[in-house]
Amino acid sequence: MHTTENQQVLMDAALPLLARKGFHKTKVSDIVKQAGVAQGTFYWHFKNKEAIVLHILKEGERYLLNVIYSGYRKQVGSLNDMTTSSKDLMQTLFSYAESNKDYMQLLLKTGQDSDEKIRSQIASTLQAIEQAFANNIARAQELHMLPATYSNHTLAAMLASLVFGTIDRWLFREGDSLATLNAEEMARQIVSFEFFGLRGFTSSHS
Amino acid sequence: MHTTENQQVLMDAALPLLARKGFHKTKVSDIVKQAGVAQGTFYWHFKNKEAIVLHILKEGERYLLNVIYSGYRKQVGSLNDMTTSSKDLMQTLFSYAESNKDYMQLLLKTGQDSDEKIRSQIASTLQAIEQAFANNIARAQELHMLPATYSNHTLAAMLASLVFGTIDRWLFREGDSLATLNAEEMARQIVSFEFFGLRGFTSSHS
Amino acid sequence: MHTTENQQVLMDAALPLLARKGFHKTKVSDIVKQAGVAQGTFYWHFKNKEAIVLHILKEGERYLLNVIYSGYRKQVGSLNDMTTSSKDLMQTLFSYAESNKDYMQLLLKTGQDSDEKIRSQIASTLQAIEQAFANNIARAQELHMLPATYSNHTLAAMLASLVFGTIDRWLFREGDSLATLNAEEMARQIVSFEFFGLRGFTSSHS
Amino acid sequence: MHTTENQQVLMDAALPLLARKGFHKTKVSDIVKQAGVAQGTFYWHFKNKEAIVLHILKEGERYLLNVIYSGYRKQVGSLNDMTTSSKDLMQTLFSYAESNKDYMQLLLKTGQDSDEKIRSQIASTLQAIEQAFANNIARAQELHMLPATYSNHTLAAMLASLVFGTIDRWLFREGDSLATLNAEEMARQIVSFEFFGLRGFTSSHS
DNA sequence: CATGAATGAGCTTTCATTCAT
DNA sequence: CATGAATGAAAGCTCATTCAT
Repeated sequence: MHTTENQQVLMDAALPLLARKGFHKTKVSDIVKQAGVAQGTFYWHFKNKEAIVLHILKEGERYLLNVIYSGYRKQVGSLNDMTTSSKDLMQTLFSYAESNKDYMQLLLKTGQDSDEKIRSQIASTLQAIEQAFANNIARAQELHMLPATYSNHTLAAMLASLVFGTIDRWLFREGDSLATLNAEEMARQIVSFEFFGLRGFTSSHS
Repeated sequence: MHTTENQQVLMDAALPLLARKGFHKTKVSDIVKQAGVAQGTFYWHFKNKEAIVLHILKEGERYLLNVIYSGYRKQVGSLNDMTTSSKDLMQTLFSYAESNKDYMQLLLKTGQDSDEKIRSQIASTLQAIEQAFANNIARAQELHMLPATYSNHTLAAMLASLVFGTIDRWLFREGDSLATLNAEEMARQIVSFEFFGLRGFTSSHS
Repeated sequence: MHTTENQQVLMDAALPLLARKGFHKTKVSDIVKQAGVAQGTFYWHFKNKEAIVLHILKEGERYLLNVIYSGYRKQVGSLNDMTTSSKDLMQTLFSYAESNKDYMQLLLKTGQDSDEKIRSQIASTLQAIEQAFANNIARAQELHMLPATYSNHTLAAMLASLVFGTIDRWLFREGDSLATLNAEEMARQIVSFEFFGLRGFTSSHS
Repeated sequence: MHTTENQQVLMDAALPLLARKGFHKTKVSDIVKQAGVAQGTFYWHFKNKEAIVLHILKEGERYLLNVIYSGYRKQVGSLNDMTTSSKDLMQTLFSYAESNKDYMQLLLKTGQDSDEKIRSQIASTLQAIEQAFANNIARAQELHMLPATYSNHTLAAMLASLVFGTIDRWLFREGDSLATLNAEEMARQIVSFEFFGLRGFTSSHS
């Protein structure tokens, strides 16, 4: 009991609770009970409740960005159709979301209630993902595959809205029509919508 | 002694607080202080803190759906281009959102933390809006203006993701590139994306 | 139970506890138990534990200074020997101390441990008493009954040391040789020492 | 690994903290941080927090009494004026206080809050000093230089009050009129007050 | 002797809710 | 309907002390 790394044990215990119940309804006593350590142990490893959430979020961001950008860089220099490139990015993201549901839930469903620091850490993670979209769009614009009427940032904002909202429905809305699809299908649909809008959902694209 | 209806006074006081601080961080004592009534008065009008939020949300839903469907029904039977019909719906929605920011914030940014009943009321409001999208899409499919590869509900889900996320960025993200646009421009952009995707953002559409 | 003024009830309960156990060892739970009210009631009337102590100290200062200065003013304009005037002041002070032992204990035996605000409130009360001494000495100096070699403030500081330390021994040191004297005798001794030092303790003065 | 004796290191670290913050506000973690050792090391050298304070107080008492009585004994059998003898004792005491401010602060400003054992150790140290005063007074009474109306203990009690209160003002009250004097001047003033009271502060004595 | 993570009892404080007036 | 003092369960957090290494 003394040999395990309790800091990690606590984070592992906290994430599912935070994802399901949110910040306020997750009590420190819940976390330590789940982790099997004493209440004081929590405060040895983390300054306060806010701290463990920030720690989890930062660690999660590191992993997520690593996944996104390592997948992404492989495509650099490729001459493939942009849809392929974008689909790879989306599929990476959807796969990551699927296998890290709790983290994703924390990211997408933490509301106004939690502390400013937490909200701002979440915002910065989402912003980083949006930046990956913006990068992709910028390259497509350079290659004249997408019109440059609007800045890549504006387009990325709309794309991010679409993606995050769709992930939310896909993973967390019970009974949603998206729930039955797998990550690859989700990516394909998103990219179709991304490039062609609702009209793009023809049999030839789906 | 108060000629105004205190129930309404309390709701008017509560909405901005709830929107800004969220459910848990809005204390009943904050609400009554803002409303200028005593703590006990709150509990004469509302069973508990959850009740006032539900009341606000239900009242808000009534107004919102009324606005959406009265705007929408005017278009029923029209032979206009679907993009026009859809743009009217979007513009109605964006305008409503713009003049009801607090309610919109409550709707879009209430997270996992609040009570189940509240989350489910919010979900049902959002679902109702999504249904309006679905109706529009269904008519377009009937008129063969949109492919029927996917059900109107699936397409509406993606459209709703796009719309809600975009409203969020537009109204609540400081410094976002969307923040400078007005409701009409937002509607135009959304519809463009809706029907043509990123490729639709040509100068001829913007 | 609802009709009594609980703020006073709490203060009355707190003073003896604070006097006997000091700030940290007096728990809020002790106070409310003694007062017979719920824990929350304490925090309705006082912002925190520090606040009740400050309230008690300020109220005590008001009473004490009132007693001292109303006794003192009666002597204004008197041609009596300064020793008489001084003895009246001392006797007033010792009598007050005797009938307000708890308050006096709070004043004299609150140490370095308590909060800065409390220490500074205590210091200011003691300073106010010292000022009464300084006033008396100044008048004696004007009448050339006391040498003006040192400022009245310096002399008052020494006199205050003597008086506060003596009260402490008199009231709170078990087994101290002073414990058997009454307020009038204490005042006489102090004044004797004040004006004549140890050599003044001759049979003719005592 | 540490060549210095950690027990002493801990005591040296603890004294200033205890003097400044008092018993409760000085945390064991503060002490070990200041001392540069681990928390556990503290508990190898001292049974608990109370123990280190008692140890410091006892060691301090040993030094102090040694200083007082070695100075004092030199005067034994002297035929000098009692004021000289007393002044030597006072000067010894004030000098010691001046070069051991932290210890003195612990002695004079530890209030009701700390443990019974600590308070009683402090009381016994102060009592021991008072005994030195009593001895001096007794000899003066034997030589008929001071009246025997009151017991040497009663007179010593008042003298001790004067001395301890004056030291407190001299060393620890910011802005006090005594603060500018040095130990020798303090001793002279105290002895003047001791033997002649306020009237003794003539130019011939100052 | 030394370490530092672990412990848990106990503290202050918060706040939704109740209720006598 | 309105008041606002009273309630008390429950929360976050502290810190002296223990103990395996």
